[in-house]
Amino acid sequence: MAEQAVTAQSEDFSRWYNEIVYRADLAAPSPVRGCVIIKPYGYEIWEGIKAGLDRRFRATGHQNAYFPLFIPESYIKREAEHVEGFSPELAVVTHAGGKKLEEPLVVRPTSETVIGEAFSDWIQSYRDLPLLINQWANVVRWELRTRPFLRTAEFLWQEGHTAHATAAEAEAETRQMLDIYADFAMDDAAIPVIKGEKSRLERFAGALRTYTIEAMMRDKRALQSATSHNLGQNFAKAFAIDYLSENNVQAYCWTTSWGMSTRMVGAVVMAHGDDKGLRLPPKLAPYQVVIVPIVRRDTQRSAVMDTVERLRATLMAADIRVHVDRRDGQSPGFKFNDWEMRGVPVRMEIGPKDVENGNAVLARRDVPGRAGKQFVSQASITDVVRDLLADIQRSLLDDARAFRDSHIVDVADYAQLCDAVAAGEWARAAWAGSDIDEQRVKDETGATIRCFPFDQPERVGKCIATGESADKVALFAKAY
RNA sequence: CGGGGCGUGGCGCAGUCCGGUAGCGCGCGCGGUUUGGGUCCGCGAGGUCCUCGGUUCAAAUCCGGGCGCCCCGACCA
Repeated sequence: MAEQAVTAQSEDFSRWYNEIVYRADLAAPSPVRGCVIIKPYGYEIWEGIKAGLDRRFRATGHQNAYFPLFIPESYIKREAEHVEGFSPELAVVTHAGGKKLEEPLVVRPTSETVIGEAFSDWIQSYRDLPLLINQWANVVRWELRTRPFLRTAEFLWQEGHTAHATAAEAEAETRQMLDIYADFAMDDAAIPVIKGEKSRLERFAGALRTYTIEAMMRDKRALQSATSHNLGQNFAKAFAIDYLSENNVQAYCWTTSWGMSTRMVGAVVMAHGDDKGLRLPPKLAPYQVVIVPIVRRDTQRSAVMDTVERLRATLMAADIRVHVDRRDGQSPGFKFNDWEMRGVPVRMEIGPKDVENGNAVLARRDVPGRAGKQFVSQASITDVVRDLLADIQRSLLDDARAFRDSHIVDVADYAQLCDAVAAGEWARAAWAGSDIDEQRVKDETGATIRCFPFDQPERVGKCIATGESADKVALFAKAY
C-alpha cells in the first residue's frame, strides 16, 4: 500500500506540523527530552537563514565572535530582572572532572552576562565605541513543553550584542537590527512580519524596550520571529561597561542585544506549508529545482539521463540549486508527492518525449495540479527557471500577506476583542491599560499583546480596557 | 507541578480483560515486474514485549515498586 497522506491542516494543525517536520526529513527525535536532531535538509534551511542574516550583519559593520557556553552562576545573578526571568529554565553544571565545582556553571540561556563582562574589559574609551559584535551559538532553556524548532530545550541562534556612547545611538541600533530582521523575513523567507514594540509584560528580562517582528502562521497563531532589545544602561551598570568620554568624564555605555533562532525554520514551515507539505521560498530552499527522470524502458535510460545531466549542469552553472532524483525503486508519482512534501519550489520532469522534442516539463509547488505545469524549451531553461523561482518567491509572500491581512480585525471594545480572538483572528485595539488589565485579557481570552505596531492609525480612540482615550493601538493574538 | 493517556522489530499498531512462549501494516534487503501523479508479485532479515521484583509448571498478559515518553494546562525565542 502507498504511504498515507499527512494529516490536513484544518483537521489538526499541530499534528500536521509534527508530521511534516519528521516526514520532510527536517528533524529527528533525540534521546534527550526536548531536544531534536536537525537533519541535513532542515539544517540547510537554517544555513540559508544564517547566510541571509550574516550578510546583512556584516553590511552594517558587525563582526562575529564566540563566547563560552558556560557562565559562572554569579554572573546571571548580577542583573536583577535577568535572574528572575531566566532562573526557572536554567541548566546548571555542578560537577566536572569528577569533582564538585566551587561555583556551579550555567549553560548559557543567552549571553548578555558573559559578553557584558568581556565588554567591560574591552571598552575603556569613547574611541572603542560603538562595539558591534554578533555570535552564532547554541543556547539552552529548560522549557517545560517543547516542539521541534518552535521551542526546544537547546536551540541555535545568533545573538548580537552592542555597546554605544549615547542612548540615541543604542536606540538607532536596536531599530536598525529590527529592520534587518524584517527585511530578511520578507525578502528571503517570504514571511510578511509586523514590526512593533513589546508591552512591559512581554519585554525581555532586563531590557528598557523590546522590539519584535510578529508573523502569522497558517493556523492564524502568532509567532514572535525575532526580537531586538534596547538594554539601556541596566547591563552596563551591572557589568561595569563604562568608558572615558572625549571630555574626560567616566560614563556608562548604552547596550543592545538582538536575536533570531532556529525557530525561524518552524516559521517557514508554518507560514507557507499546505496539506501536501512544505512550500519553501526559493531563496531558502536547499534544492530550488528537483529533476525527476522518467524512463519507460531500459533502452531509453541513457538518452534521458544524458539530457538530465546536461540540464543539471546548465542550471548549476547559473547558480541554481538543483538535485536529480536518481532513486531507482520509486515510481515518478511517488517522487512527485515526495518532493511536494519536501517543498521544492520547482520540479522538472524529463522523459523520452521531452528528449525527443527538446522540451522539459516544469511544475511549480505553489500552484497545484495542471495549472502549475508548463512545457518549456530546453534551450531557454535557465531564464525560465530563474523567472519562475522569482515569481514563486513573490507569490509566497503575496499569499502570506493576503492571508494575514484578511485575519486582522479592528475591534472597538472588549466584547469585540473576545469574539475576534475566539474566532482565531488577530485583533487590533486601542490600548492604554495596565499590566493587570493586560494579564486579565490573557487569562480570559488566551490572547496576548503581540506588539504595539510601529504602523499606527491616524486616530486611535478609547482604550478597550479602561475606556480612556489611548495614544496607540495594540495587536492581540494567540501565540506560540 | 495539576489533569489525561501510553511503553511490544526502524515507524504505526494488534495481542493484555480470559496466562501456554509474539503477529499485522509501513519501511528495509534480494529477485522479477512497472515507471508522464503515491506499481504489483514472490522470497527474506529484523523483537532482552521499558525496568526490577513477586505469583505460577508456564508471564507481553496477573500483582507490587521504579523509570521513561506523549497530549491538555501554567512558563517560554
